[in-house]
Amino acid sequence: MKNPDLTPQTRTDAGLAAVLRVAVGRLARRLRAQRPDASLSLGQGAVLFALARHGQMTPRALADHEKVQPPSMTRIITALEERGLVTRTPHPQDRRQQLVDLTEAGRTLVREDQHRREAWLARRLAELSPQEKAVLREAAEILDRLSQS
Amino acid sequence: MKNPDLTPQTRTDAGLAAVLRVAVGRLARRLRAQRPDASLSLGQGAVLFALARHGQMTPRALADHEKVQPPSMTRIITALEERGLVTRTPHPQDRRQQLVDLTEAGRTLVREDQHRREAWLARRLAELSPQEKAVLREAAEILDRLSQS
DNA sequence: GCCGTTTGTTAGCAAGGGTAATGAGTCGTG
DNA sequence: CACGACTCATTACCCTTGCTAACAAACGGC
Repeated sequence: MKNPDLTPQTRTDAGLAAVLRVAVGRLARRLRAQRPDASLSLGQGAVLFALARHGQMTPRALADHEKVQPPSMTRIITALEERGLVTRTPHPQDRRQQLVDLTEAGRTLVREDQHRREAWLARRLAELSPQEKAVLREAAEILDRLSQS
Repeated sequence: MKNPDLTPQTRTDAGLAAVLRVAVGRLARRLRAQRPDASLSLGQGAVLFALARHGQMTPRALADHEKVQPPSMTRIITALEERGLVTRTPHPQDRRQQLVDLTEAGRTLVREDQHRREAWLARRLAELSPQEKAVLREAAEILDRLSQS
């Protein structure tokens, strides 16, 4: 059934890279499609999540953190601000910069997300064995580091 | 430094889902940006990869496999055909269907990809320990299954 | 032979990313 | 102290890539 020439060589870095790329791409697509539309986009969710974790940040820092160009981050922040989930306040020292922070509503939404927004993925995760979940827990951390470097 | 309320609860399914979603989203973005532009889009690459693994497939099967709607797959296949990487041939039994298959050029490109297209990711992977790579290898398989279900 | 279903396509649309250009602010250096 | 270079955020514009809706062709049960 498999052509040995073309079988993914998951043993090599390149082969692992290929498999991983496909898997990540497919899951990202799937997650995007799963968005209940009443809720946030992937990028918006990630920003709220980052703010919840790290506290107030400048748009620049958020852009770097999310591996996105500044204009894209501007758009995300604008959308979040319009929905009353974050505020922009001027930076006390540097008037070029701004500080983005969660509003109470934003904070609440983040918490709700923990219970609702990841429902689809969480449902799938629930079907996994504890061992598999442990693998994913480790993998998430590694994948994050990969994106950073 | 951390507000306990907001600390990602990676121990719960929901928390893991949140972290995973962010990590996957970010890496997908990063991978997309890495595309040398002379090469394939993420979707195109995934299709070529699938064809290399499974042999000829119908557009429908490819769409299902990649978790994409049929029209999106049509566009991907059209693009690949225009570049001479795949052929469409009529299905011998069912004249509604077509069989998509790699051309020799496509096959070559897939192989090249193993050495070039994943270069960025492979470079990052090379910096990981064997244990970490083992985790990712397992994780890739699990993530794939998640997308399927 | 006909009607419902499936397959692939076309058309049109929206989300979300990117680059280029701009304006305001900061900071080092002459 | 003034000016030039750099940084931050934003605006304007474009392109990719996914989607849904609508459709024509072909299959298949009855």
